[in-house]
Amino acid sequence: MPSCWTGRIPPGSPTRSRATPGGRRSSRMSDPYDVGTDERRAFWADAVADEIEARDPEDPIVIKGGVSPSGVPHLGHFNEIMRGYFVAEALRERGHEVEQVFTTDDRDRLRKLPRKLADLEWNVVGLGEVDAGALGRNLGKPYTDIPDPFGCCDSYGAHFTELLGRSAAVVDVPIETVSNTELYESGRFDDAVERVLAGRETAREVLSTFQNKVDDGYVPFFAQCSECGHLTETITGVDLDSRTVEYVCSDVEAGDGVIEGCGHEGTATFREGKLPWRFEWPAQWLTLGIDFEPFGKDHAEGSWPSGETIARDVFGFEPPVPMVYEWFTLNGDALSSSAGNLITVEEVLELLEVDVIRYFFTKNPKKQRDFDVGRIDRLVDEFDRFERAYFEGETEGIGADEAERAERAYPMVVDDTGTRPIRIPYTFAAVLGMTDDRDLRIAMARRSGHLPEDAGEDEIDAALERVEKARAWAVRTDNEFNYRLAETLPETDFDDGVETALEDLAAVVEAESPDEKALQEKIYETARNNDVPVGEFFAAGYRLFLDEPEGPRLGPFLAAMDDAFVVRRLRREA
RNA sequence: GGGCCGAUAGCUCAGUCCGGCAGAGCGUCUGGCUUUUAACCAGACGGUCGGGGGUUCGAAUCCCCCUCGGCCCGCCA
Repeated sequence: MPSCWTGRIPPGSPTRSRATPGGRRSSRMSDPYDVGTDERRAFWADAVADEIEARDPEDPIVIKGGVSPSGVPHLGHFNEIMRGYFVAEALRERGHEVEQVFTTDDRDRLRKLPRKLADLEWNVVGLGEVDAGALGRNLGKPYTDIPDPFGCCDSYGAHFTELLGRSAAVVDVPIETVSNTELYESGRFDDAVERVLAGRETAREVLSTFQNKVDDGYVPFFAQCSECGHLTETITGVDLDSRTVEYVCSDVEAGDGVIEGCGHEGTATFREGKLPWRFEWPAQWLTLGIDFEPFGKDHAEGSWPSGETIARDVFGFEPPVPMVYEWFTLNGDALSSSAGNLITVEEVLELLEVDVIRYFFTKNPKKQRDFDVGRIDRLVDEFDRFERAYFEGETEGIGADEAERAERAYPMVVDDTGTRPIRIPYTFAAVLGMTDDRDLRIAMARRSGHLPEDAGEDEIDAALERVEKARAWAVRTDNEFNYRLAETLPETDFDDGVETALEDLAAVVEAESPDEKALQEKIYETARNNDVPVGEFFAAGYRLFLDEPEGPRLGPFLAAMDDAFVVRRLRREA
């Protein structure tokens, strides 16, 4: 006969206790914050790799991350990709074969409408710009059963999974994406589901020590209604032999509201539904053979302790090595898709080189950090120092620890450590962004000593890539580096003294073509000779060339430009 | 209310697991330079290591209490 469950707790089982995180923690339970701290390591990923190696896992070692494809992927999701990546690389360096997989939890149900969406070109749009009604009618269904609001992918889930995949691709991290829906539909999850349902009394008992509202009727499976497509929690029977469950499609509480069920009574296979998250997570570990998984601090106190226990006591396997990472903030506030405080990977890449983004995630995962767009220059400076620490080792201003960390982490950050790239300081690159003239940029960079005379064309191109980023940053934040060479003659209103001085200066440039230092001197000299206050004369120069009251050091700036143009502009001819 | 993580120079952060001189970069100030304005060089200034107590010859580091920020302890993921 079909296995029928009863709500009776077997004698001798632990009494149900209030679900406090620390309450059940026994010697078997691990502290995901405390991973990999047995030996001092300069780079955290090596400490984690030590712990994984200590388990003596079989190759390939499998590292997992995962996320629900519910909305616009943003920089925060990179933790899931990059933290695992550095551990993978540390293990590869030690000769292991490592696979990095990324589960997309696309069988989760859509519970509320996202406020923002993004098309495949990363254009972020509001809900009003798509067919919100169509989405609203699909609340309660798995993401993979909801049409793509942009009409370009197979489903809502597929759309945002595609964006996640593209995010990983742009930072050049090789990741295999695994669809949860696919795991169910293909039958790969069948055994895991069967183990949960066969041991559902144990499952219930274990879960109840972590969650309060697990009652005797609880069955750890959601069936998808064959009539309306919603996932329902009301399971009325389980048949292990035929691998099916009986269900009633009932109402589901979701956030503030209730998603109504259609009342249909039916039968679903193990492939037509899903496990609740607390069981699904360990099921993924088991099915995919996961050895290591980093996760956000939100999972540290709830999901992890239950997942770890469920792995051992329900499934009977040893859970992966865990690691908690702290969240970071964006411009001082929590990242939030719904509140609109987000920055997409695409946007970040307009401002930063890929290497710098990757570097950002080499920092200690246990510290909360702010990604401050206004101070990106500081992050890039830090990266340049990190690079210097790799190439120069322990040296003046760079300590042994810092050098060791760079020695380990830098090769995992960049493509190629063979040649040291030319790096123009970020704020100076922003200044170079004042002109689109490549030759002028090169001339200015050379004269400032940031571009060696013997640099090859490829090296120069690589170095100048930063100019576009820094320019975009200066424009986006409209900061003090947001200069722009005035293409046409600005409107001016100079007095006679200034006009005479400008003419004198034009004559000097025309006759002597002074270098930057000489020109700087000449500017002062010319102002003095004409009894023009120095500040006023500089202001005239900035007005003429930038149409701004202030600007960069004028001598080097003008010296770098074409003399004929400088003369014409000083004479206000063009 | 209970638990977990964090707090170190004005700013950004190393150092905390394993107790042993309080560190770096940036910023500021001074000079290099008859020179307001990117960069560069030299030097100086800068500290109640969030606060209090304890252990110790010795505490940023270990223990206890407290403050602040974040997270978890409903559902969901």
